[in-house]
Amino acid sequence: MNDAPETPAARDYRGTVILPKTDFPMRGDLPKREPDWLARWEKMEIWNRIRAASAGKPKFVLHDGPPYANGPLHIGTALNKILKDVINRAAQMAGHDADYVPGWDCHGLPIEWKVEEEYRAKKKNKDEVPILEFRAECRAYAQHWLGVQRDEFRRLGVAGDWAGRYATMDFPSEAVIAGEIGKFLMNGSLYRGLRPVMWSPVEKTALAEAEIEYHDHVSPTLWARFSIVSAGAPDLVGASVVIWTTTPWTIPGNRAVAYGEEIDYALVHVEGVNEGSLLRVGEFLIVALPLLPQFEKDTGLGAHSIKRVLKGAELAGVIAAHPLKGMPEANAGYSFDVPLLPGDFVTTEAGTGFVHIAPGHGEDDFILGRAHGLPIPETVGDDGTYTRHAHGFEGLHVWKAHDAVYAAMQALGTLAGKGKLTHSYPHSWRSKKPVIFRATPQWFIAMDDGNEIRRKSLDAIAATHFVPDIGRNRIGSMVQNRPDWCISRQRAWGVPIAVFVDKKTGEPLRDQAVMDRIVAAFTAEGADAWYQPGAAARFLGEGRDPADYEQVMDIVDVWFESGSTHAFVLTPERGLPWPADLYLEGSDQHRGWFQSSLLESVGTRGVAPFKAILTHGFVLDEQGRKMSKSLGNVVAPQEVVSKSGADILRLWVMNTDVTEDQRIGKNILEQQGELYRRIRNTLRWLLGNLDGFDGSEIVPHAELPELERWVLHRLTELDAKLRTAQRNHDWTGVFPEIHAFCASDLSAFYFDIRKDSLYCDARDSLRRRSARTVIDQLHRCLTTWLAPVLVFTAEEAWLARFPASESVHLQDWPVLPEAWRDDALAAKWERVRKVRSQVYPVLENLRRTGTVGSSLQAGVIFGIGEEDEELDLTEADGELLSEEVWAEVLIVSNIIHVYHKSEPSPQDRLAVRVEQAAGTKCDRCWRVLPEVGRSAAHPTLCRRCEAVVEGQTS
RNA sequence: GGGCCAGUAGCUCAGUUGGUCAGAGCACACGCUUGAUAAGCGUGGGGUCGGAGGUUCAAGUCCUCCCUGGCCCA
Repeated sequence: MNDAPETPAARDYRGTVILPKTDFPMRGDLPKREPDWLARWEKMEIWNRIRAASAGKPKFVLHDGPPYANGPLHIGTALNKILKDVINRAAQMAGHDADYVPGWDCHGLPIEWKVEEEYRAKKKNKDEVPILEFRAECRAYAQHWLGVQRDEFRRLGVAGDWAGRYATMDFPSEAVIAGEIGKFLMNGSLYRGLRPVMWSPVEKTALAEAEIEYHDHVSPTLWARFSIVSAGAPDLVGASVVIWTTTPWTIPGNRAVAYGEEIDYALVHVEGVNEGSLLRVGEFLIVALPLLPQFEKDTGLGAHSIKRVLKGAELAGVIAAHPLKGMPEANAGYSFDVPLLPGDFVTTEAGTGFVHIAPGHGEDDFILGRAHGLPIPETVGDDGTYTRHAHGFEGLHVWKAHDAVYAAMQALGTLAGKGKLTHSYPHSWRSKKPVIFRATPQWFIAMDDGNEIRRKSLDAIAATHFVPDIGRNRIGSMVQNRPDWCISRQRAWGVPIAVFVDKKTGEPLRDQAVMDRIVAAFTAEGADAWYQPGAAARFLGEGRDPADYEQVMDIVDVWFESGSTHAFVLTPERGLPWPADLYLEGSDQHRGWFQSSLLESVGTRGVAPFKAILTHGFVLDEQGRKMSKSLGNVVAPQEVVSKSGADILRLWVMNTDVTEDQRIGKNILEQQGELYRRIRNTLRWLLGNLDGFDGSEIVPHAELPELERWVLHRLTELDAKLRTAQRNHDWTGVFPEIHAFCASDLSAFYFDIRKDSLYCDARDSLRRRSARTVIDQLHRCLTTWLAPVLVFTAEEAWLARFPASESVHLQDWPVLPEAWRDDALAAKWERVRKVRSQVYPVLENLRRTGTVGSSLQAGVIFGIGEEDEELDLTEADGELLSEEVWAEVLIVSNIIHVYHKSEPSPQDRLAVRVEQAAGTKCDRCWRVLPEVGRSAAHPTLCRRCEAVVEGQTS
């Protein structure tokens, strides 16, 4: 059978094909290899190198908002820091000197609380521990977590001056914070006042609004009669105004009842009551007319008649009796008059249309009481128990008081009803226990005194650049409406409000020399100096008797501390300019750090400490729900880093719209992994095809084929997007676009087309050199563009090419030649790609029949439209390229223009036919050509390959 | 309960001032390739653009209400 032994064995040309060659691995193996890069950067002191190399460049300073040094990093904190890092690195590579000093917030209740918990576990009582010892333990606790978080941030690839990091508990920081308080003391905005604040009886401290969270809470409710003792209208005397409250424990603190002047009230005669009702037949009650139906249900009011309806205004001057008047245990403690007063906060939404006023236990109550000269009794102590001013209830805890109040009032006949209500109620964010409103002496910073902090702050907001712009409204409306800033806390771990108060006058001592001594001492010894024996004498100085002064032992609100970070970080000593170019935090910080920084800076310097504010949203789970331990949907950054790598997490940040809330979870991270692999393989292919490349083969731009010039044009488009994003700090969509460029423009189009040339053309052919010229630029652009985000992968891809270079992070983004931009060419090639996208379905049809497999087995015939071969294209589209270039672009073995009309017009519809290519498959380049077989020397090669092979061997 | 923001294919996102805007990538299915191969290429199926009304010749794109989620506040 085998009678053709003369046929020479088919030669294997595989070795003559120039295949990609690189050591850059296909898989990143990031969790394992990222730490090696970190070690390398640390060893070469890359941060200092970058700083030195950037000397003299324009500064860019993103001032770090300090995370709280308590516990491991959350995904939200990771997002925030990664975003900051990308923005810093991008500014750096765009030509700035982007110095960055990370910092930590170290003082405050949560840490104190943790240390106290440790005490409780050991059955120790915190109050018996000397304060300096306690503060030292808090400091050690914060120091520990600062170290943990610093390591976690660094593992994420975040670059910064870690050695020079700031902390609010550093001695110089504590000194500056005390000094900033001193500025408010000296300029008069700091004052002490008695007013109701959110108070946690558990932690025994006032709480800031940011330390409050709302949860459902079951409150006992109470309806109380306030019997009218004097009124203008005789029919009101003896009738009872009825109030409703969800805080029965505030009844001992009651000093008035508020009504709405425009509300219609009904004078009701009770003629029947339901079983169990505390109402009495025959009595007269006054309640708001619109609320009467609800009142009937709530209190069991039966038959009744409305004697008359009166406007609230008629109640002016009416005097009622306190519902506890006559309580035997109270020793006539409630025998004072209770006036009825108009209040514009009274509504008919719920209750009875009357609001009982306890000036020490509510904001409205306090303001109304102050306006009418009511006393502010301190009926509740630090621990939530009644003081002796709550006559008859002393020692009872307010959360257990309602039964006693019910009982006392029932005995006196003033209890009109009781019940329970589940409603949203403020709780402490630490203990999760409900808080109370309680009047205590506190230190405040005035918003509207001569210093005009509110007005100046609103001016500063108007002058600030917000990304997104809606942030301006958010912080603006908050500053517009906020009350004076309560900065005192009755705790131990923090910077003391280092102020003395003259016992005779009650005025704070305003003496700059005293302040200077305090700041100097804090700088050297830390704020502990305030707590040392003899501190008062030391700071008051000669000529003052410490016995004449009260040394304030409150500490300052931590928001004031973090609001002061600009004062001790953006300093000439650190070489950082003031104000900062950018503050960047989650959108919740409109209420927090952005605002405290603004108020602090405006109060001491008159202007904002930032030029721009960028906010990001919150991280949610894949269903868009908040992460919580109970839902089990928490994604830990540490886990992502150890399983997927920091570059994956960083890519996730850049592939989402950070101005909105963003989602993360298993599926989303897997998707990021896929996107990463595509980018990585793009880099790998570039590197593989640059093997042995040196500058000598570069082809001048004007001599490049159109396809190459089109790629360079695309680079200019991406470059413009990147630089716009850098300038505006808005990266939304940029990375999806870079990915799409790698996937669609490069991998599926340019690479696929140029593989034939790169693998099979002669090494020195113009076409191949042109492709390598462009691939060189692609590598330089992509690695440097990716560097701020994929900090590890970009370094790997850069050094794989330039092993003698030190780091991609020492590079700037390349400045691309203007000549690369060619909009006309781009428009033409957009048409080319449209043709390609319409030809391929036709080719796919042929493939489905099994006639062809590889597209190189096919030939394409362009003609004038006929029936079902018509495409949404014109004959002019078919003429965009030569037949030869069309074959390259479509990756088929040949293309022929065949015209069915003798005089085709460019407007004619283009038709396409795909057929099996005629000829034989070239053994080297796999194209199917008629010429294959005609060479005696290389019967299995096409002419191009024959020439290449001959050229190689000679 | 109030204010603000968001809701486009399973996922991440594009969709200027209302008029081929119903798209891209990923995922999925099928096929090709086996010279980027734990890769690469192609084709395809998926969305009543959160829901309901309204304005308009024409609405993801404007208005109203509602639902869901988030942030801030009470």
